[in-house]
Amino acid sequence: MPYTYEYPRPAVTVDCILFGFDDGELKVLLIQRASDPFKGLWAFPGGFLDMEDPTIEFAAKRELEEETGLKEVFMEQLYTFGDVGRDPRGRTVSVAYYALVKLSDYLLQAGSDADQAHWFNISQVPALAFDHAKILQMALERLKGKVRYQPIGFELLPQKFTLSELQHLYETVLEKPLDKRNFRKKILKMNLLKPLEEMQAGVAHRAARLYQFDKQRYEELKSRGFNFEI
Amino acid sequence: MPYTYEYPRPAVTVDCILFGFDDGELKVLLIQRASDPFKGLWAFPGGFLDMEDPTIEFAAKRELEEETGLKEVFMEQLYTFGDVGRDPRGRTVSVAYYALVKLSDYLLQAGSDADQAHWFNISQVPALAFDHAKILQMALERLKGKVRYQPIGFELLPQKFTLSELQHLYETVLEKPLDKRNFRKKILKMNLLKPLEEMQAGVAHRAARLYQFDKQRYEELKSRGFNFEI
DNA sequence: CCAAAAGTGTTTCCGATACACCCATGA
DNA sequence: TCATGGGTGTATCGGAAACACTTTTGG
Repeated sequence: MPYTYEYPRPAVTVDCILFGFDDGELKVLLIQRASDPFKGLWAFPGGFLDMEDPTIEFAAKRELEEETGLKEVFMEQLYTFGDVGRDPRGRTVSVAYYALVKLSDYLLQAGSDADQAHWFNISQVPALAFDHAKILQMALERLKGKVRYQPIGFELLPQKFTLSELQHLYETVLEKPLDKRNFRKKILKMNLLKPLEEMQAGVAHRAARLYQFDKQRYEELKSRGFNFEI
Repeated sequence: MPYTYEYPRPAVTVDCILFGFDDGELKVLLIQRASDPFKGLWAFPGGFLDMEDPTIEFAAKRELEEETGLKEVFMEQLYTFGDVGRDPRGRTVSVAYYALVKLSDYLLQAGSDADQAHWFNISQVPALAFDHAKILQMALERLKGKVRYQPIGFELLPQKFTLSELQHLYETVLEKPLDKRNFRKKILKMNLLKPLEEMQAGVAHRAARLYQFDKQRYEELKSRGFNFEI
């Protein structure tokens, strides 16, 4: 069932740069390519935009779910790549999205068809297919820029987290150390974190208090002109 | 000469949101559609991505030149729009770019095939075709956000400009008044403006000093870790 | 001489930064 | 009892914001 057009058309694909955070490390999900081109190299989950996808973002989420089983992740459009030669099979325009997931959730997920999917520490990424190295670099820059002005860091942490975990996340993403007292002062003054009664468990030292990000309150404050900033 | 593919493909287009600044007003260039769909409504300059375009940005610049005669403008990718139904003729993915031009330069340009092109004050934009109203809104937000952290405002002014002109530009884009003394202090302390001997001419009051943006110096400072901020 | 915009400093305030010790817990 | 991270307050500094009058020029 071929499709015919008067003028040539590039293929349109989506790519998902999926970030996670665990063990004090920022991670990215990659899938090893089973076939040429770039067989054996690693690439982001992604695929073709289907005519049935109502939006491009829908396509990105669909692909992500197909390849990893993950649903309802934070996702934003990153950039669209379409240089000649980026795909040896033919002209391809790829709309890239980056997504943030709570790795704690992800570990509960199972049974996707992506047996070749692996999380890599951001500092230990293997050789990538296509122009994905460039895309990853751009995604990291975007994350670094965005995390300071929007409360998206919480998407990478479990529902309940300690202030130290939050601080380490910021230190990792921003690639610079932060002062503990100043960080706590600033983040708590925003009134966006609900302190819980519950304490951290299973650690060989004093247990830390757990907090929860209060999204509702954030929306409330934002509509009153509040600006998140770390 | 038809082109055939195994799976259906969306059309890929580019759109250019072209901003100018004159007479204390932010302006956008629109072209009146000569044919359906949306005949008579206004739209951004744009067109199809050609297989001969080495990059998508090249396509955007090519279209802009074809429709307005303008070359060598500041241009950045804005966002990619691809919702079903945004073009009644069929599934279309549009990569939108926004561009900034010195209107003083533009007035020197002539003889494009865009007799239907007009500059509209941003507060007096007519009904737009497709989803272009949404695109314009997004472009304005991006401009507003970007102008504070990157010295792109100068792209909208003539080579030589007064501090008042610069301030009015910022006030217009940011939609808020700025304090004259504080603004001058801040912008001059950056050492990015070369004061010229030349003074403003043809005004019925005290002539203001002209300045020039020192791009070379900006690159220099940026590489040393300097961050532009208004 | 008047209208219109150019040009110019100081004070106040608040948020950013720097900085070090005691506490609680499990091993 | 010790190793490990949790948790806390203050002083200083620098940039942001507020604020008004004199000067220059052409009409």
